[in-house]
Amino acid sequence: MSELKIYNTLTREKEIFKPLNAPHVGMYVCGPTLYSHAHLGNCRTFLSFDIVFRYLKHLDYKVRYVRNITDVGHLESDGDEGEDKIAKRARLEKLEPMEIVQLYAVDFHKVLDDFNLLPPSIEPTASGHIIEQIEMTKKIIENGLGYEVDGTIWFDVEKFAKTYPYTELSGRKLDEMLDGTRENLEGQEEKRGRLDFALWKKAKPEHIMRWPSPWGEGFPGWHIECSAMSSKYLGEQFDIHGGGMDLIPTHHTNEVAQNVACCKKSPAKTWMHTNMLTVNGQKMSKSLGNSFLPQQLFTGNHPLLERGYSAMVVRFFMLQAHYRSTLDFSNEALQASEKGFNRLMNALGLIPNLKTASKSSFNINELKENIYSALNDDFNTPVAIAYLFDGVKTINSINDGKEAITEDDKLVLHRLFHEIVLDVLGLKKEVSDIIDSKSPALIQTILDFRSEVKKDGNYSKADEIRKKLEGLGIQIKDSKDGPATYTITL
RNA sequence: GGUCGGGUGGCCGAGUGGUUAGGCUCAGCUCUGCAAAAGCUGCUACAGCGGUUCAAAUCCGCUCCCGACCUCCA
Repeated sequence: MSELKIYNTLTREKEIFKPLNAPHVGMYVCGPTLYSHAHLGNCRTFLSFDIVFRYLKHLDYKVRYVRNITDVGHLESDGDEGEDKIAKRARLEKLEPMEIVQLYAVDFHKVLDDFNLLPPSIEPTASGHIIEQIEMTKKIIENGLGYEVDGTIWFDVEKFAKTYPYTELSGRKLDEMLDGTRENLEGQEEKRGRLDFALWKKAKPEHIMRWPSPWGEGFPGWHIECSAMSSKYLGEQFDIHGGGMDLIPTHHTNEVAQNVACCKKSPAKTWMHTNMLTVNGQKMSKSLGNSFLPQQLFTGNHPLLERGYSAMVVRFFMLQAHYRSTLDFSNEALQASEKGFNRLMNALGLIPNLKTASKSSFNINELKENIYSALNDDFNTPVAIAYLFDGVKTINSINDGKEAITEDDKLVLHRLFHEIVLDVLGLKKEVSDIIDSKSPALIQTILDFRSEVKKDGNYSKADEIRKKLEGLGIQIKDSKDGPATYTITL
């Protein structure tokens, strides 16, 4: 069996994964800022890390997965006039900031549950860790890398960069970054350096969310929360830190700087970054107006959608691309995924009823190794799925009597498919609302009636029944001699 | 403008030196009362130009096109 390799943004290489304290693994992922609904692009990132979480657990690691919720401190910009995103939303909607957060937190969890994401081990909030953030800010000041200007604490990037690598993650050159920001100086006179960012912001009189600090009343900056919470729950150094690629140059770069400035240690050994979901080749984002809310996708209520798609189809669709590649969103691609998903799940359902033989006509271990080597290769789900479809073909052929399988191999196959498809990929058979406890008997009654009709030679009536059931998501499969069977396609 | 990444068959999407990726679509066949499902067969692509090599989608150079980041963004 191959070893798990993970692409590390820090080194730009795939590295063999060796936990700092095996079998324990610490993983921190930057969660959402709850000032609006999470769109599909956001979901993709959390789905990618759900696969990481699930696969590491499958490999018997004891994973502590921390994903924060930003409920304060995420500014519109790092400039002096930056306003807290949630505070702004609260002001506009005339609500308490915590009402905004609660509204979108409930929605966020509902959506991730629809997509069958496992909840993280800990989901800490920024507002619940004000003390930790203040303590960290104090240490950074003590170490000479933070300074106060009128109740606001800034991080001195240029001073930090003299001793430590500031641009390690982004791969940028500091000089060029400084050049690039020489303009737009208005409103930032407080800062010493153009790249300096706020650790703590002084609260203006009208600001609702405020806490006392050694520097007066204020609220924390955006980046400090992740530094404070990751080190609190995972220690000063842990295994994996993740997030969307767009966080690399600013948020993650500053996060590393804070940890180093505070504790002299870079927080994470491995940095994982997910790529963007695109629509017609462009990044899905709220500002471009091309974002999809999960609800719109489920119902099909969106100008770019022809109809709705289920959460599992969308999950499968996303897993057919690698997490470090962009993925383009389209009706056609979703339809393709829907059919593929149904084919995979139908094959999964066929396994228990396969007839066994004294000899297998294929090599089950080869299939197993192919699947695991794909997942071990930086969580390459599209390749793993390709191999699963090899398995699907084999399962269907056995079912047709064209291939054979032994009892032992059947157990291996059953376990393999269940563990990979259900546990690791997190896919599940979706049962439509029409299926309740009595439905199977009802459907069977209809099938029996139809076979009577067929026996009488009334094929047009039989076809009519078949067509009506198909409209309800029940697909009939006639067989030559035996009884007809059905599958649920919705 | 700067930095980085990418351009793969009708669509989505793997793949970094030599072997069929895979899914969907399309056409034909088998099966079927007819379908559906399933199986089989076919359609076999790598932006362009040049170079390295026995061998390149894969390495190097140039050109064209697209995207991300540089302001908040998963």
